[in-house]
This record gives sequence, structure tokens and C-alpha cells, in this order.
Amino acid sequence: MMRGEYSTRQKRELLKFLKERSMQHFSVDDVVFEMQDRGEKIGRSTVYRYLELLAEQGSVRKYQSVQGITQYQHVEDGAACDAHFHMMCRSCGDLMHVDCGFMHKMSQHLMQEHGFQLDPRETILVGLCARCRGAGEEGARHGADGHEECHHSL
Amino acid sequence: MMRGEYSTRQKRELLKFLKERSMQHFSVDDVVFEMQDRGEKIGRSTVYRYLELLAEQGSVRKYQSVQGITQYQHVEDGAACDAHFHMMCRSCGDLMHVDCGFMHKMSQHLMQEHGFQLDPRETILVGLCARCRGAGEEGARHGADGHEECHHSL
DNA sequence: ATGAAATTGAAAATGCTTTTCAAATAGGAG
DNA sequence: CTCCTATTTGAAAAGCATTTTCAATTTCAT
Repeated sequence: MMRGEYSTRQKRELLKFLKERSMQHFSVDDVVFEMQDRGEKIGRSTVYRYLELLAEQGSVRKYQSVQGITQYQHVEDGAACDAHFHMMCRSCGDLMHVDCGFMHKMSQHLMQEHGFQLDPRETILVGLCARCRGAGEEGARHGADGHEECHHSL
Repeated sequence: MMRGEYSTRQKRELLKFLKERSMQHFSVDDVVFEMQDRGEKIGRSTVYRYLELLAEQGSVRKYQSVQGITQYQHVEDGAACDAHFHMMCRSCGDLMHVDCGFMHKMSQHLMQEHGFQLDPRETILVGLCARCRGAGEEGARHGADGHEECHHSL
């Protein structure tokens, strides 16, 4: 057997965590604290290391936030997630999915007109989510008070 | 007089550097090494500090790259630069401007359809520039040798 | 020239991430 | 099951860009 092929308690726990949060975004801290709450022992370096490995293999995606906090995401089925983009709210830090034809047209435009091959996996659109955009604004359809998180779709 | 209003040799030198590179992108290292070459003495912390101050005041813009290398840009006239976007090549690290109607349509789309107020100042489109796409991607790192830089427009 | 206030910069501190390496663990062979 | 070797783990150290600290220096109004 070779690198990455041993099954350990830590790996199994992490995989369990990933399945439970499929398609959601989380940081290394999220993993570490969750594991602590569960009473599981897992070292920080192991989390970094294994997430990195999974990212190389494609089942996990890695996003660098503006404030230098990296977020990860477990992708169920590789292909399905390759195309869509991500928006990050600079106020609440939430990472959201955008998957619509317009964004793909933009990719094509950048390629044809600017010779630039946009990478949706690496690109994060930064701005303000509806929730954070303003207390009195319409569009905040989830109730104007809580301000918990502003997940949009998928 | 108060904070930021004293005129010092270091500030004058940095301002000179900024004027010479107006609208171009540079890192703190670029400044430090350039200053060393010129035989000017200026501490790293001073560069960070002053660029931060200028960024607050609006004459300098700050961009966080994917690899954690921050790039700065001196903006001649604030307003003119507010609208356009930036593309960064994940291979050579170069930061380029994109300013075209398509991108503004995208902003409108995100606002209208997704309630997201995109911030062109904070957003960096990541991908491969034309140059690197031909040169066989990773490891290219075209520095001072041929294949100089891939600035596109404005 | 004087002194209060701002600035500088070397060094230390930060905060996230990676690396190190000895000890623990996995799992195939016997 | 027992041995044996390659892999994995994780605490601690190292890396790195950036920020902070603070004593020494510089600026500039008086």
C-alpha cells in the first residue's frame, strides 16, 4: 500500500464530517472544534494534511478568503461542481454558490475577447450579500433580524 | 499637525515610486528591492504602513492574491478605477485590468437576480493568461527573462 | 533653538499554514 | 497471531507575509 491508502480512525472521522456537510463550506477550525465537541481526537496538522490530499484528489475544494481564512467544501460528484462560481460576502464572510448561464457567458467572453481562461474553482466574487447590504433593503427575504447566515442556493 | 501629515524622506521616495508606476501593480517586495537598488534606506514596516495609509485615503488600492502575496496599485484619480475588474494569472501571478461592458452587465445581473452587490475592488478573477496558457501552465514563472508580463489594458 | 508630536525600523509578535520527526498504527507476509 | 516495514499521526518548530512594539530619530510650529 502507498500514501493515502491507509484507513485510520482520523480519516474515517473526517470523511464522516465531510459527508454530513456535503456541499457546505467550512474552515479547518470548524473541523477541529466540531471534533473536539464530539470528543474525537484529531490533530490540526492531520486535518490540514488530509484535506489537502482530498483536494488533490478532487473530492474537496479549497477557497482562499480575502481575510486569509481558507474554506473547504466537500464535493459529492466532482463534475457537477466544476462549473459554478462562488460569491463571498465581505461583511459576514459567507461563501455562496452562483450557477447560472450568465456566468458561463462571462467565461466565454473573457476567453474570446481577453484571452483569459477563467477558473471558477479559484475565483471568488467578493461583495455584499442581500442580508448584509442594508437593514431596510428589500431582497432580504429570510427575515430582517437574525442575520445568521446568508446561504443562497445549492 | 497630525498623523499622516509629516513629510519625510521615506514618504517622498515612496510617492516618487508610485508616480513612476502609476496604475501598475506592485508588491511590498517590489518597493523594498527597488529602493535598495536606488540606494535608498526604507524599512519594510514603513512601506507597509504608508501603503496602508494611502489605501485608506484612496490613492492606493490593495489586492490580495491567491498565494497570499498582496499587490498594490497607485490610482491616479480614484474615480476612473472604481469600476473595472481584475484578472490574476494563477501561473505567473500577474494582475491585469478588465474594463468592458460585459463585466458591468454581470454586476447588474448579480444584483438583480442574486441580490449580491459585487465589489470590483475586492474581486479578483483567477485563471490563466493567454501567455501562460500557451507556455504550458505551471512552473512557468516567467520573471525577467523572455515572456515578460501579460498586461492587457488600462 | 526647543519641545511636543509624528515617524521610523529592527526586532518581536501574530496568525495561518506547512514541515519535522519520533512514536503510534495499519495491514501484508509468514 | 506475530513480525516487519511503510504509512500516519500530532506536538512542536519552522515558514511567511504582515502587524505591532517601542526606543530612537525626525519633523515642524513656536
